[in-house]
Amino acid sequence: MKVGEIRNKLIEKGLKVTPQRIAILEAIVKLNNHPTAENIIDYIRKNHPNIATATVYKVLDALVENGLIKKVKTEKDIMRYDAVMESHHHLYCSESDRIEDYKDNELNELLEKYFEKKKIPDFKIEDIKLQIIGKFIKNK
Amino acid sequence: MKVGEIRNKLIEKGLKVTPQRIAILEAIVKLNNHPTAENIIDYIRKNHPNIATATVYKVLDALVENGLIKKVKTEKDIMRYDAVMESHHHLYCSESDRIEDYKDNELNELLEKYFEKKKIPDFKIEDIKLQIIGKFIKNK
DNA sequence: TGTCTAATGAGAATAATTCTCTTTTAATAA
DNA sequence: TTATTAAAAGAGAATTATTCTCATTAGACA
Ligand SMILES: [Mn+2]
Ligand SMILES: [Mn+2]
Ligand SMILES: [Zn+2]
Ligand SMILES: [Zn+2]
Repeated sequence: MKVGEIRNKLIEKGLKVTPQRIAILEAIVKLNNHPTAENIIDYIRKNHPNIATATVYKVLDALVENGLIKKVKTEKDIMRYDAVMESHHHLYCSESDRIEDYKDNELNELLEKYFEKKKIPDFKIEDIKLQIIGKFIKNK
Repeated sequence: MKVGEIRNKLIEKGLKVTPQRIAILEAIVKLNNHPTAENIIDYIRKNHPNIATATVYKVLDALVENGLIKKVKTEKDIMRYDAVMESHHHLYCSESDRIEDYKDNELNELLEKYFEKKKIPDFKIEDIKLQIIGKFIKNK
C-alpha cells in the first residue's frame, strides 16, 4: 500500500490527512500480522519520534470506526489490529501470540451455503470468522 | 452443575477445594454467557461478601490453566470466561457485548471433513471456533 | 493567506489486572 | 482429633494498557 493510496482512503472517509495517520496506517500494513498499539508506536517512532501515545490510540479508534482497519479478537488484555480488510480467517498459535491470516474462498462459499440452509434462530448473520487454533510447524 | 460435581472436578485436577473456588465456578456456570471478572465478583459478593478481587483473578487463572473454564476471545480490554467446555461456537452481537453459545454438530463435522482434505501448510489444527457476528432479533 | 475546526501532544487519570506480603485454611499425617 | 505444612486467600499497593483533559498546532477550504 502506497502513501497515495492511504491518503485517498483517508479522504474517502472524510478524515483529515495527517502525517500521524499515514504513519500509523502504513505501520499496520508493513508490520503485518496483527500488531499491538505498542508494536505500532515502536515502529513509528523510528521515523516519527515525537508522536504521542494518545494520538496513536485515537488514530487507531478513528481508523477502526471508519472501516480502514479492524480489531482482532484475542483472549489477551492487549488489543491487536489488522489492515487486511477483506473478510478472512485467523490461525492462532496455541503456544505463542502469533496470529496469521488464513484466506480461503472455497471455505467461505462452503460456510455461506451452509448457513443459507441452516438458519440460526433469532439471529441475523453479518460475518463469519474462523479462529483456527493450533501449532505452526517450523519449516526450517 | 452441582457443588459435588464442582468439588470433584477440582479434586481431579489436584486443586484444593475452597469455598472461593466453588463460588467462582458456580458463578460462571449460573451466570452463563461469558461473564467478566467484574460480573463474577458482583454475583459472588452477594453470598460471599469478603472475597478479594485478587482472589477471583487468581482462581480464574487457575481454572483456565486446569481446563475447567475457558477464556473467550473478544476485541475488548475486558476478559470474559466460559464454563462450557465442549467445543462450541459463539454468536457475537455487532451492537452490544452479548455473546451466545452456538452448538452445531453438523457444522463441526462439515469443518472436520473439510480440513481433513484441505491441509493448511505448516500448521497443525487443534481446534476450530467460529465467530459468528451479527444481530440478535428481538423475539418479543 | 487567514480562518476555523479537527487533530495532536503532554501528562494526568482511569480501570482492569497483577503483585507482594501477611494471614488463613485445606489436606494429610501423626 | 490434632498438628503440620504447603497452598490459597485477603488487603492494598503497583502495574499497564488505555482514555481523558486541555492547551497548542496544523489541515482544509474560503
Ligand atoms: Mn484497560
Ligand atoms: Mn488492562
Ligand atoms: Zn488478519
Ligand atoms: Zn461459550
